[in-house]
Amino acid sequence: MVEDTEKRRRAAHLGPERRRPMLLDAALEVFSANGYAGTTMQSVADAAGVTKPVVYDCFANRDELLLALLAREEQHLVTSIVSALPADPSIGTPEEQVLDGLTAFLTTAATNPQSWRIVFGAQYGAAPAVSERVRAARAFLVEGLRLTLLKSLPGVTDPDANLPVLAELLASMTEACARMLVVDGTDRTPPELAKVVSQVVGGGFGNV
Amino acid sequence: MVEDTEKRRRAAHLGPERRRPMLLDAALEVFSANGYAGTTMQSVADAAGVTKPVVYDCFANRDELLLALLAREEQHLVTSIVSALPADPSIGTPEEQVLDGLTAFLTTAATNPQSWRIVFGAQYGAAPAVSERVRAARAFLVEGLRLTLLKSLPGVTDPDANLPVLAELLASMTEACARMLVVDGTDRTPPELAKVVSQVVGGGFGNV
DNA sequence: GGAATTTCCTACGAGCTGGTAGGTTTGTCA
DNA sequence: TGACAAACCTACCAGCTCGTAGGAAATTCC
Repeated sequence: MVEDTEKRRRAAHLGPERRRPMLLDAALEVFSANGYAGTTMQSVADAAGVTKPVVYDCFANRDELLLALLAREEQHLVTSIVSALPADPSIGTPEEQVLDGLTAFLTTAATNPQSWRIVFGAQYGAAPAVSERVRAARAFLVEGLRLTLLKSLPGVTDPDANLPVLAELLASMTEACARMLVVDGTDRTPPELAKVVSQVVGGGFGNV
Repeated sequence: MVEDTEKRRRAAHLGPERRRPMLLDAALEVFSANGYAGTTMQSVADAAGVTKPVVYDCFANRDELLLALLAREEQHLVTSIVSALPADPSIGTPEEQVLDGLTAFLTTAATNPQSWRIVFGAQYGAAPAVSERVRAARAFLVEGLRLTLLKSLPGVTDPDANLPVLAELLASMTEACARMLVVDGTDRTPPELAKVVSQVVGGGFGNV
């Protein structure tokens, strides 16, 4: 995509330290377009305007590149979610807190679609190490939701029994909304979707 | 896995017509163990105790093999779901009908984990044609759920606005339960999970 | 200005994949 | 029994991937 007829210019003399973030940017771009299987060292090098050995000077192998990318984007998402949350989390009813959390999460997903994709979009088709890391990131989120839910439903009759299932259902609904926003391109806004989910939770989870 | 020290015996003289289902069985096995990327023509041939050209005598190329497998397993799932549904679908309250549908779906998923995996477990990492086919199968299910929901909530205030979102949420919860059964290995039974989801739907979806 | 070092590039090897050509075995049918 | 066709196998090619060796350019430091 850079230049076809003429030979590409020699890349700037930056060194691994400054080159690494640029390679991660390129990898994110390639991944968004082609998924895990299509994210080869060659394609990342091309996207960064560099040759393959340069990539290997910055990352030992393909798995390390993908893990580094995953870690950076996961951190990016977490930071964004935290900064979108209200300053004082103890304000409001439990249901409002759930709404706040969902809104923060979905807003983050909608405004960082590429980061979202790599963490939630494609755990299959990756190497075992990467795939495991993705599962861990998702489990981290589900655990957070479980804790929120625990506060939101203090008087539930049989907490041990169904709470994990409910937390998983909430997580899956949240992911579904994020998918609508990022992949399918719905016309709803993140707060609208968050409201729908929180209403379902408020009305339905007490029933169980 | 067949024989390492001694040379494998020549395979039986069956011909493409009788060989095809055996190859699909082998492909399903390989896919369950290694996913789309790991389902190579060589590995399928090995699993079937046959050489690669035999596979190419039955399927023109890799995509056709995967599409044929997908079609067979999708049909398998549909047949199983239909046969698990009650004979007369007009009996019972709408909420009971939702419960029946969910139970049928989840029971099918739990008893046909390999078929479920290939249709719902890994749309990413596959060739575009295959990936598109998987999306179509899922859309087919979501549409069915949307119709069920439409009957179940006749007096909803603003049907056009939120019904697609609710249908998507229901589908994602159903998939989450199936994933718990097939992938994570929960101790809940399909009817138990179906009941939880139907209660959430009954209590929460009217709220929206 | 010139040497030393850092950084990048060209070129290559091993291994695996989809896919094919052509010979060999097995079964059929006269 | 013997010819013929159907089915299978060995051996191979092109292409792509990861990953590496060693040489050319840019920078730094004296």
